[in-house]
Amino acid sequence: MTDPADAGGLDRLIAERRAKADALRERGVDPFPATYEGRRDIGDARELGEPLPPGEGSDESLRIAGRVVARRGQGKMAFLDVEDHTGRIQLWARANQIGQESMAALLDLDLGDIVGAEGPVARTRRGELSLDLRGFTLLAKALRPPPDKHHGLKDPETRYRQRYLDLMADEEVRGVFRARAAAIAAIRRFLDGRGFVEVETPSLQPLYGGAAARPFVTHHNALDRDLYLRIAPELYLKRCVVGGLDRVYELGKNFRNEGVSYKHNPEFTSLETYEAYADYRDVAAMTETMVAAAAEAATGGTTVRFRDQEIELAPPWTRLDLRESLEQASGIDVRELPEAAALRDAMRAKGYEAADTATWPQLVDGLLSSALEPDLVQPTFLLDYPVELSPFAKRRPDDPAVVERFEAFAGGMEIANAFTELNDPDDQRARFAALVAEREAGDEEAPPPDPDFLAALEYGMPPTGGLGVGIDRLVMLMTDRTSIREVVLFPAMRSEASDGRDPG
RNA sequence: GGGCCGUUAGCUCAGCUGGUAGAGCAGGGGACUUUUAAUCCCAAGGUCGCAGGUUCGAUCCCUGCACGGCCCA
Repeated sequence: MTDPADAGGLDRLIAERRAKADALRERGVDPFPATYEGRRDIGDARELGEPLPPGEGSDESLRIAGRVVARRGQGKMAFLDVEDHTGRIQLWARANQIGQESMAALLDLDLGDIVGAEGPVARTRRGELSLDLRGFTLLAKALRPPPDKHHGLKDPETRYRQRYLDLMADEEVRGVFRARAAAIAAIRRFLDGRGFVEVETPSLQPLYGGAAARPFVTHHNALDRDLYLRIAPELYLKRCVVGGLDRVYELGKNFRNEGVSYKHNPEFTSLETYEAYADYRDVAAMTETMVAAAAEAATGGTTVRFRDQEIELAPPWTRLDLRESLEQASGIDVRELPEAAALRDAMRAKGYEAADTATWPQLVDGLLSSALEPDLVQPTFLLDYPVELSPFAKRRPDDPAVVERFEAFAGGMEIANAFTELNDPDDQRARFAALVAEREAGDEEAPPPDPDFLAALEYGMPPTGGLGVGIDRLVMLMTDRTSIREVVLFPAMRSEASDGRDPG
């Protein structure tokens, strides 16, 4: 009973694999050797063998390495499929070519093992491009079995908790994260090409701000002070502009202590850019061009399929006035109802949810989310927001109740937020005061005032256009994933159920 | 937060409104020198998410809990 080899299930499978590793060690073979010299990509081997006709092989040997993902045949001949990041190739092994002992060792390999293999590239009589195996080396023994070779890994919980298995089992999933990297790289190229400087500002902040959200709080022992994980880098990036870094951007994680949903993860990736002497209309033009470039890099084109709809990301995007669009969609002119109570009644009369405790800005935001956002499938800029919703945006010169701000939507999601930045320190101080009042009225998401940020503005910040982009949502759009968990490698999960099952 | 659904072998899934569970793949033994989800033979593998309840008897019915998915807020 104590010998796991007598047990069933996973323990037995692990024991069998361990026994093979131990047997190798006894023969003086390290099942986890450090190097494999002279390895080429499988893609290179395939390219080399491409011209070969069936039944012929190349003259020279080469070495490849990868994971054993399939196996066919036994006895005196065997075929093993090996996969690396450039592709898959069949190993064609014959006892009379590699010897009895080597053949026995080859048949001891398990699915999931990492091997190095050497031989000429050859095409079998059936036409399959292969490595005509002359020698191989176990490079890493897999002590646990991989997911099912045909059905892959379906259980969403396991896919997220053990993403390495999901990646291992599903090339398409690997493709999502390659597309993500390509989009981000394209954004960097785009901004670098326009003279933006990439900067890194604090993730651990003494004061948080730049967005409406509850923060994570942590403690620095040596400094003996509480610090907040940033909810946005905005106020630091504007300090950079004050200092003369006229075009800056930061790509990185923000942290918001709120619930998870198909479009919310507590840590998420954002891009923020600030450009001196630009306004929000310049920023809109840059945004549509940049997103199209990212889509091109990630997908090869600017038209993407998302939730069975075609979305054209190439410029120009539709530009709509927020107030007019809201009125058209909901029949409510929020500007005519400047009191929370009146707006709440109007919303309820039209069948929209409106919480008793919601402030006026929260109600407008809620109306936007339910009446307008879901229908904004093609990329759309909503322009000119009420000042109450936008504590860091500059008022329109012709209408001080409205700020120069847009949010960009696509696929029914908000993907970007931008404004002409408020650079009048006195107005900014008044906006902070309004936030304090909102906080006292019960809005826990209203951020606190930041005196040093006000001081920075008092030194003079040029007129500036700023932008924030939700990178995860952008990637969702470009890869047709309907949940943020599909585009974040290791999404936030609850603690696992403690029922004694082995998580790995 | 609410509603619906799910949790059975390492993986993918069956399991007939109650009688102590099956398949394919993977793994083990055997056969096989051109396979492509190789094929054939043999044997093995289970705390049916967890805890209660009802019942002579529960994977199945009921309650609670945990985790997850979808929808709504």
